[in-house]
Amino acid sequence: MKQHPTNAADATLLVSRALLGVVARSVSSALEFVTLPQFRVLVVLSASGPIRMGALADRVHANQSTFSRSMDKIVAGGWAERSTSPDSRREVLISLTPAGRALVDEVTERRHAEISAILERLTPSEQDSVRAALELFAIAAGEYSVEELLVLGI
Amino acid sequence: MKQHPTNAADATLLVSRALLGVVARSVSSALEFVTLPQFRVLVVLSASGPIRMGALADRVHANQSTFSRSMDKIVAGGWAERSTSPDSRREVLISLTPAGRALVDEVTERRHAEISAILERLTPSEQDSVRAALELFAIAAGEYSVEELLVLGI
DNA sequence: GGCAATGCATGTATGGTTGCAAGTGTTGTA
DNA sequence: TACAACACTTGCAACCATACATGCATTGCC
Repeated sequence: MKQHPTNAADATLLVSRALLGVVARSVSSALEFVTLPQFRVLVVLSASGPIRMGALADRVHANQSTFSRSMDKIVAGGWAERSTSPDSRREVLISLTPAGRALVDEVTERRHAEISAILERLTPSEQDSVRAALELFAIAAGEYSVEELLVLGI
Repeated sequence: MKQHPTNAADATLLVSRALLGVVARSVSSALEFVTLPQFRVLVVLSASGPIRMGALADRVHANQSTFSRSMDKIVAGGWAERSTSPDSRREVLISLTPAGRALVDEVTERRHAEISAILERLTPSEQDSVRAALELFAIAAGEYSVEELLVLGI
């Protein structure tokens, strides 16, 4: 691993490793309670709010039958709950329980706190330049599909 | 997702998602052939060179018996091979096959190429500031354990 | 009302990972 | 040479994710 990358691509790869470490650490605490596939269901659920079984299965690219049983475990763990849709009695709505929401929030907060802690080691002006540069990078990276992250279970 | 994060932590989180997307895309092609746990064995193997079964199992935090059977599948797939250690006939050395090395290299190259492509959308001076900022961040992030990435299977 | 379509759950089966315990062969040592 | 330690493999067992086909209840439409 280079100490002083000579080009921006090397520097980016270096940072991507550091950031992946942050993500990994933030998620690892949750993995004591749920599996990674289960956690990613909770994350999707957290972003979407209550949602039908079939739609949620589509979001995580899971087979309906597979997903029904996965959800059995998540519900049994107390992280989410089934309820009948007010629209149709054949539709089943899934929603996070307080425990499920807390699990997701804890990971998010841990991630944010750790990144803040790293940045606080820099001077305010350095932080400004980091922020500006990262925004440049994010814009250059442009659109990406959230779906892609699913292969990592994030 | 904010369009214009007001602080550096938000900008960092934004970039971490973009970088995770890059990592996910680069790895997804390999997942047609091996599982994520299997791929991470190949990555460790690629970095370490030929290594004993037990040492490799430790590196990926796997039980010896578990790992022996996982390696059966990796070897059966043609990505790595067993050989008897010249030092001791009870030691088994694992090494990447050309196919295994190619699989890892392909992912690495894809990742590097994609990051380069993103950066090329910026002007040279912008690239400089991105590189400088990322180095600042990497230094601030400081030491981190490569082991942590294992929870993500990377 | 009858019938097809929809939404979900269940039956059955496969493959992967994991762990504990036991077994086989090798090495080092007393 | 006998015995303990070491390195790896195999037996056994469990759990999770996944998929295809099937079954059941509900809904919408003719």
